Amino acid sequence: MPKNCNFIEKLREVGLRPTKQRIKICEVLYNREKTFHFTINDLVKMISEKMNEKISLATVYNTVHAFEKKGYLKEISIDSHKSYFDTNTSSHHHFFDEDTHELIDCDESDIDKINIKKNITGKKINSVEVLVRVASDNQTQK
Amino acid sequence: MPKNCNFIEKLREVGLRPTKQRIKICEVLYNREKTFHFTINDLVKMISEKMNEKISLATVYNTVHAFEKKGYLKEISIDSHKSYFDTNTSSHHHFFDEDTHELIDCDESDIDKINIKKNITGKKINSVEVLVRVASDNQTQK
DNA sequence: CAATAGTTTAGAATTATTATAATGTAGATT
DNA sequence: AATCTACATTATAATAATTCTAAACTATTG
Repeated sequence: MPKNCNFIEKLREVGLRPTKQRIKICEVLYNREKTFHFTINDLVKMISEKMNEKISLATVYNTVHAFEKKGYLKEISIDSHKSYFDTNTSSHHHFFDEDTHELIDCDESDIDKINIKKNITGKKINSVEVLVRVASDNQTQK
Repeated sequence: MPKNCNFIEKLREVGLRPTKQRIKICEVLYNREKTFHFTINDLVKMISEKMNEKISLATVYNTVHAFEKKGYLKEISIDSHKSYFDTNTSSHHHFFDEDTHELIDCDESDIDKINIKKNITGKKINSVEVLVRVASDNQTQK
């Protein structure tokens, strides 16, 4: 049974045309046990290595952004130089390893619910996210 | 009394040569009541507009990064496209207005101390920061 | 005040991302 | 099933932010 059918369905549901490329990207991103983090660069590499397909860089950007807009992906800001994406779209916090530049999810139990006492008039809170930067214990970090 | 003397001292203290350009940038950044947030672009504009000086873009980058390394500035990651810096170098949280792209500091009292229950072996926590994204109440936000 | 080590500069190079415009294709319509 | 049309994909060009380079400059040390 082709797993792709799920993706075709899914894409249709949110109003994205199930094209060859989008399905291929879905496979790379979602045909796995755990959610994970990636950059566009990572994704391009995965596609060209794991699968024997070449998808134009522009399409990868378009598709990733389309997915993000529709809630299939979440963008994480850590580093001003790169965009990280997360296939775990639920609201959650992160550890960022400054040595390896690796992102690690926090479980809900890792950090208590955050209570924001201030509110900005006319504005609603879209998200509240914590970033915990960690680094090797025996290293001089900035 | 030339305020610059303070900056010359300060720069010397952390081992940065007090050059004309660094002092000028200090003036723009620290000769003010409140701390503030800026991008490199903002800073370049300020220098060329407010003061009548032209400092090479490369120097502005170098200087800002030198200041950051020495703890005169703090980098804030929000947006993957731009680097924001903060002259408030203490550990604190932020609101980010997604409409105006404006950063707003949180006071300590705005958010309770965050308790991290997880720890990653061999790694120490460098910082714990919260980003609260807000947007206009009556607007469709991504 | 000369030596030198660090700094500034303009411009080129690099990197990440977005725009463009021609070609291709999914899905509806016939 | 052929045709149509709107949306997608593609290669490439363009843009934006940042870093590199190598020559000229300057603050400190002796």
